[in-house]
Amino acid sequence: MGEFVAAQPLSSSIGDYLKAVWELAGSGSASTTEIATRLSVAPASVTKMLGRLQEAGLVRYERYRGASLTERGRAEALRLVRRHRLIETFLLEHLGYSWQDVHEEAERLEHAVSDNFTERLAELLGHPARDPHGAPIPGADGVLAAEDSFPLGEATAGRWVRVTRVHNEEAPVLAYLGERGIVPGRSLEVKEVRGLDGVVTVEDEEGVSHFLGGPLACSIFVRLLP
Amino acid sequence: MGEFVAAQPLSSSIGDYLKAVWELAGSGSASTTEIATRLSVAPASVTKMLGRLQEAGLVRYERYRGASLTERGRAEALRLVRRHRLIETFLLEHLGYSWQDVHEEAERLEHAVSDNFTERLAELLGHPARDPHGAPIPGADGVLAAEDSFPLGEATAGRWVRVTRVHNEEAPVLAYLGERGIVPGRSLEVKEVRGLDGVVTVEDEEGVSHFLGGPLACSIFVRLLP
DNA sequence: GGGTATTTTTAGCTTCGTCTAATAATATCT
DNA sequence: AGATATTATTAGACGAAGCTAAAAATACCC
Ligand SMILES: [Mn+2]
Ligand SMILES: [Mn+2]
Ligand SMILES: [Mn+2]
Ligand SMILES: [Mn+2]
Repeated sequence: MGEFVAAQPLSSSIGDYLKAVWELAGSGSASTTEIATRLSVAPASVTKMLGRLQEAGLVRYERYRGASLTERGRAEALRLVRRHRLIETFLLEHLGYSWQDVHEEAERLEHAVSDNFTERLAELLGHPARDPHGAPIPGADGVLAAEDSFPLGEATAGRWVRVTRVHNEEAPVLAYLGERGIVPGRSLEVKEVRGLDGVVTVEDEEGVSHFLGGPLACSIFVRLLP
Repeated sequence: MGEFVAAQPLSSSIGDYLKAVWELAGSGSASTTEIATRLSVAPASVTKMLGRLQEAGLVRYERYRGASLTERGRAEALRLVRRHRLIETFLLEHLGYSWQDVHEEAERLEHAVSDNFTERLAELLGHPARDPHGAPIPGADGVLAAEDSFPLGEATAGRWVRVTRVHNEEAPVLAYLGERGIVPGRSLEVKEVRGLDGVVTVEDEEGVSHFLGGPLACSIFVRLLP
């Protein structure tokens, strides 16, 4: 037992599907349309690809019932996520990219670099634990640090929090937050979390107020300060 | 006149064909089998692709007569060559790759990086004029410095020369030369250029002799020292 | 200049990843 | 529960890039 099949590298399409399932499914499963929307692809294309991924043992898939990653699929996805996040860090720190531009470039490069490249890059960067958006970088061994923060949208008024992560990859959103200094590491005082529409009001250390819509506030992860 | 077609990025296959024609054709033209051999692809595949490249205005191609690059094709090829050589330089100088390993990685990365990435990388590297093998790096404007050196196989015995370039991308060959210090920048004394088999004997600054077969000696480019 | 050898092209097939349109299954609502 | 709305799958097609085998063109040789 244990067939040794020549592990030819997976195509970049396959890689992006695996990442999509990983991001969307969490511990559950991802639906056809969710995946289709995420990848800007027709649902029919997703159905077909899930069949192939299942065949390749990367995904568990039951018709009409969504897909989840197998161990191999998860390992593959995390390898890509590691590459992606290390590359983003490199682009920002060494090539002077701005916060909102790193994602697009990393989305292509992640499929072209080798393991060798990835580990040498990690070395050059000093083995960072998080990428520029505060997302944890999986280890070369495939271990991903557990998230210990919570969405700003669920904070309680009156408390000081520190931003740990901005979970959003749309460039205009990142540009907006970046300009205002709402980035990982920043401390904020929660002034109000309005029940009826979820708008959150915060004040930064310079006393500047910011108003954040519900969904946006929920994509900003924070930790309580003492 | 001057149609403005949305310049969608060319596939990596197309890019490699253009580079192959550029390298093989020089100012003349490249034959189907030459290209096929270079790209490790069947001749039939080349014929088909040349048809498409011609259609796209990247290549001039006449059946049974070989192909040469159009201005657009040449510009595209040089853009890739620039990326390739800058990436090789980066891999060696910043990621600690060895001389013989940079080519393979660059061959993939060249298709994944953006112009933005390329120019920022050039900046980081200090706008180098040559890559680790001594090959000139085309400018962002597409200008390529003329080669002013000649093959060691054509040198005259008794002269001192400086290695400017090792025009070979096979890893074992590069490893061999690298170990012996026959790399760009090194000075050598030409001891003998044997007519009958082209073997060249040189001595380096430490007095160590090296014997180089004809083809190998012709892939080492040198300049005369005063 | 005719005959063989080599090179190149054509024809036809394959896989990957995508699409649209039609159909089927599941979910939702009254 | 039945009707309707939503979601997912199937069927069929397509372009890109590759392959093999057969046919055609060109090159070489005496
Ligand atoms: Mn990203
Ligand atoms: Mn990607
Ligand atoms: Mn190279
Ligand atoms: Mn390449």
